[in-house]
Amino acid sequence: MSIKVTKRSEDYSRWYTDVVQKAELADYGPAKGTMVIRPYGYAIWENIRNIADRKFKETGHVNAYFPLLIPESFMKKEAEHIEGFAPECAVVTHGGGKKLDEPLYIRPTSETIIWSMYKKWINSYRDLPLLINQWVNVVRWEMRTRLFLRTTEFLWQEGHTAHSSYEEAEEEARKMIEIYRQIAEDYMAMPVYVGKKTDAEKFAGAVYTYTIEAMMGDKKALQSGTSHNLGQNFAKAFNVTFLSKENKQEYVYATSWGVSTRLVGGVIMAHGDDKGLILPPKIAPYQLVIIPIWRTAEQKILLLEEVAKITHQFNKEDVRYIIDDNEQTSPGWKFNQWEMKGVPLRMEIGPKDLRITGSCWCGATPVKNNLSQQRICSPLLPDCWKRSRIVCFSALLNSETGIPMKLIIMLISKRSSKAVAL
RNA sequence: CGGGGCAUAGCGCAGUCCGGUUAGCGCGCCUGCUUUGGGAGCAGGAAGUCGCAGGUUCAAAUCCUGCUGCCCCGACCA
Repeated sequence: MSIKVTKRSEDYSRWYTDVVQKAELADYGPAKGTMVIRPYGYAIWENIRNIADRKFKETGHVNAYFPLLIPESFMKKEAEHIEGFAPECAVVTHGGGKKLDEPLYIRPTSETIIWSMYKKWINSYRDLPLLINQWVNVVRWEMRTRLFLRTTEFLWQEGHTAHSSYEEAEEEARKMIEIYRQIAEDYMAMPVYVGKKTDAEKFAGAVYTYTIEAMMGDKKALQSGTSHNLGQNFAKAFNVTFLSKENKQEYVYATSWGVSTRLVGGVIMAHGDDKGLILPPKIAPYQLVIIPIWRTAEQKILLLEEVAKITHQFNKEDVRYIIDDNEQTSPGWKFNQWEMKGVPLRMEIGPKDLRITGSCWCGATPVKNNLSQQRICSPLLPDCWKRSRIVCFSALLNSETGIPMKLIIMLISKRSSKAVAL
């Protein structure tokens, strides 16, 4: 494997696939268009997922699971829906060695199977609203695939809600696109435009489709999350009605909304540079990499003792860190490797001094700078690592502001006016 | 589905035009010693159904036919 990635200015697409593979985020699966999400890439997805899941639950949603296989007749109940999805569906025709009486669709999305169940569960306005989400895989047979951005199978969440009025459904659809905006901007440092899709572009079966669109490094927009007001389309298709307070039968109003592993592709393109990934601290698998540098065995022991004192504090503060004390690779190799993987901050701790380097994040704006090396103190003197500084350091990594480095430099290295100006 | 490219060691490639020893090179991997603050050095070593199937030939990675897979660029999608 070559050491460097293709420069963005040379070939943006190749740069992207290089970074995905060399940062060990994902690899190609054996079947066409499939992707293996490797542990480092999956950790980013898990962080995004945990943030989203918490926000869904804070807004009253609950998780459930609906089946992967959907009878063909279900798919065909909503005319626009099947028209929109049929060409990109994978269909199971055989099972148990026999041809099936009715083909089973592998879910491209779950509106149909979920609404068939909602029909059983909704009888009166007292059953509403019904606010269910699921974290699952879906399959869409795409012509052209790219890791994370468009793969045959991908991971996502799909929320499916049922309401007693059009206004309430509309409010839900807008509420969820706002949550997606917050996840993109406040956690992934990825600015987005919130907008409504044209009739041609909207989801098949929706009344309105709202999306967040993120701007990538090649100046192309990436649709990064969608929220649909489905009106009564699926309720009518599956005959889901409820008895209102006024004792009248009415069709239920619905929404659905989702974000997928495409978000991981978005964050790569939004921030990465010619040295590899650059990850926002809030979703980075490791927010900090600690690289001890030693010459002798005694130095190594001493250094690791110091590192343990520091990490003891990080454990309390929930800082995600990794100590790279691998003896098989050189410090230089480690620097480049972790830069490829986009770890926000690096702490070099050696016989001479301790340095912190990394990227600067200013809120949702993806302003980033490789900071000049900041010397702090000599780590071989046990008292030099001021406890208060560690507290600041770890608290900043966890702050809601998303601007760890700026403040770290101000607090820790006051003499560097250039860094403060960042 | 159209256009282009590729398939040889784990990865990246050369060799193919013009058939001919034991199929090479770089990185990685294994062993040993020296190293370690920006991708370390030396020495030794392991590793290949040359994408698959036919054909031509004394002889095929190389020529012919068919097939398969993948990547990139376009139209569609989260």
